[in-house]
Amino acid sequence: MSKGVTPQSQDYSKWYTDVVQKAELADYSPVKGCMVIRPYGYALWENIKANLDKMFKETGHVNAYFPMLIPESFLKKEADHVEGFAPELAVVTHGGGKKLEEPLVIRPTSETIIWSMYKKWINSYRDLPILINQWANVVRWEMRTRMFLRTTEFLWQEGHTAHATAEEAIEESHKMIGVYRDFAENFMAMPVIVGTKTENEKFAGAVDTFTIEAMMGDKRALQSGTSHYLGQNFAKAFDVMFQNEKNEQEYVFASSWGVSTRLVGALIMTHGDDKGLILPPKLAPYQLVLVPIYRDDEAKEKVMPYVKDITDSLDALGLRYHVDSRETLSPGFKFNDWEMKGVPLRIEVGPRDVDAGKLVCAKRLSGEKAIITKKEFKETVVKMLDDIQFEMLASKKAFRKENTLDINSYDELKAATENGGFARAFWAGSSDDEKRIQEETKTTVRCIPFEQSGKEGTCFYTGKKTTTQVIFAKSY
RNA sequence: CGGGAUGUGGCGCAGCUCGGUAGCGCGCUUCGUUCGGGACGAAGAGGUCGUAGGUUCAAAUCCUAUCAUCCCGACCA
Repeated sequence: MSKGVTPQSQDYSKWYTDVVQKAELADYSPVKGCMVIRPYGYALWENIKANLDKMFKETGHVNAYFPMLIPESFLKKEADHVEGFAPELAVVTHGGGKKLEEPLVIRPTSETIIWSMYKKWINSYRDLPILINQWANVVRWEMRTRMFLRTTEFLWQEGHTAHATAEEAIEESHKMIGVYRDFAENFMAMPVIVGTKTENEKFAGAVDTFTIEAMMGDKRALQSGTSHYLGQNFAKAFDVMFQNEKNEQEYVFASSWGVSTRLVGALIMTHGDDKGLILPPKLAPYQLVLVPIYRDDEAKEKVMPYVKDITDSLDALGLRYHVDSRETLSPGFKFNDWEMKGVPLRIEVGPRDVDAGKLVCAKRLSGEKAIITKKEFKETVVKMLDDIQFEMLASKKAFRKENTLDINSYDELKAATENGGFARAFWAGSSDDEKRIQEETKTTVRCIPFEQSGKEGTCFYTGKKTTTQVIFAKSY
C-alpha cells in the first residue's frame, strides 16, 4: 500500500487489487475470471449473509434451493431475458460421457427454473404469496472481470416471489430494496441512493428495476443491489396461472431481488484507505484484535492471564475478537497486518500495562491510540464500536455530499462526473439521448431517485420542463 | 474481437540497446540476538529466463512463429 488512493481509476484499481490480496480476502484462481475467496474474505461474506438472512426472515421469507443446471430452452421462454443473458451463458453439452439431447446452461440467475416449479405449486390464490429466497452461486461469462465486483462465478442471494396482485408484487419489490438500503447503511455504513433504473439499465425481463447506488472511494458509482418488479412476464412465459376469488384464471405477479459478493467489493472501496481495509464493526470478522507483548516467558506468564481476563469480558459481551499470539512476529508487524485487514479496534497489552492495570486501545478508523484502564475499556468497548460504526456512515455521507453536484448544462455534467462524482440533474431525455451521453462521456443515469424534490426544472439536455431529477455518474 | 504492454526462483523486478551461459529486493530454511510501530546478523535452499523454431563458436539478450497474462474499449450484480 505504498501508493495513496487517487481518483484516477488506474491507480485506484491497482490499490483495490492490492488490498484484496494483501488483506487475504481473495486470490486469483487457475480459471480465468474466477476467484478464490480466502477464509478471511469468506468470514466477511458470512457475516453479510447472516445479517441479510435474518432480515429476509423477519420480512416473511424462507430459504430453498434450486438446481444449478437449467435446460437451455427455459431461458428462451422469456424474450428479453434470453436476449439479455445469451452472450454470457456457460453451457454444458456433455454428461455421462455422452452428448446431451438438450444442452444445459449453468444458471446466470434462477428465474426460469424457479418459475417452472412455481407452475406446479400454484393453482389457487390460496397458494399465494410465495416468498422464497435462495443462497447460491451463479455464472455469467463476462468479458472483463474484477475481484468481487465482477467475477465469472459469484455467490449471491436471489429472492423470487409470486403474488396474486400487481400491487402486492410491487410492494414486495419496494420492501426488499428498502431492506437492502437498511443493510447498506446500518451494517455496511455505506450510504446509498435508492431509485428506479431507466429503460436502458433495467434487468432483462423486468417491468421495473429498483437499485441502491453507492459512491466508491474514487467517486464512481456502484450498483450494490437490485430489486425487480417482473409483472406477469415470467408467469406468462411459464404459464403460471391461479384461480382468484371470483373463480377466474389469472397470471401470477412476480418480484425478484438480489445482492452478491459484490458487496464485499463495495465495502473495500467505500471505506478503505492507504493502509488497507477499514471494516465496519457490525460486519468485521474480528471486531477487536488483541496483541500481547512480551519478550520472555516471565513476561508472557504475566501478560497472558491479563489478556484472558479481557477476552472473558469480550465473550460476556458477545464480541468477536482474535488474540494474535504468533510468537515469531514483532508487535509492529502485527499492528500493520491487522490495520491492513481492517480490524476496527486493536488492544495492546504488555507488562507495563499489566502493572498499571491499563491497556492500549488503537482505533483503525481514526488512528488514535489511547491508554485506558482495563475497567474503563470493559465499560466502553461496546460504545466505542457503536461510535465507529456511526462515524463511518456519517463520514461517507459527507463524502458523497461533497462530491454530488446539481448541474444545469451538458458542460457542467461533463465537469462534474469526469473524474468521478455524482451529478443531480433534471432529465426528460429519451433512451437514445441517454445512450448518446454514455458514448460521449462514459457517464450513465444511475437511477431516478425515489426521493424527489417535487420542484419543476428544465432538462439540461432537451430543454423540456420536468419534475424528474436523476443521478448521473460513471460506474463500475 | 480492436488498441497498448508484459512474460526471468513463491512474489516484485534488473539484465536485453552493444550476444559470452543469470542477479537484486521481499519471502522461505537453520542458528543466535531481538520483541511497546513492518527487527538484526551469519549461514543456506530455490530459476535450463513463457513455448517452438532460426541465426551464431556461443542466445535471457538478435530474428520468426506461437501461447499466456495484464491494462484500455464493447458486456455487466
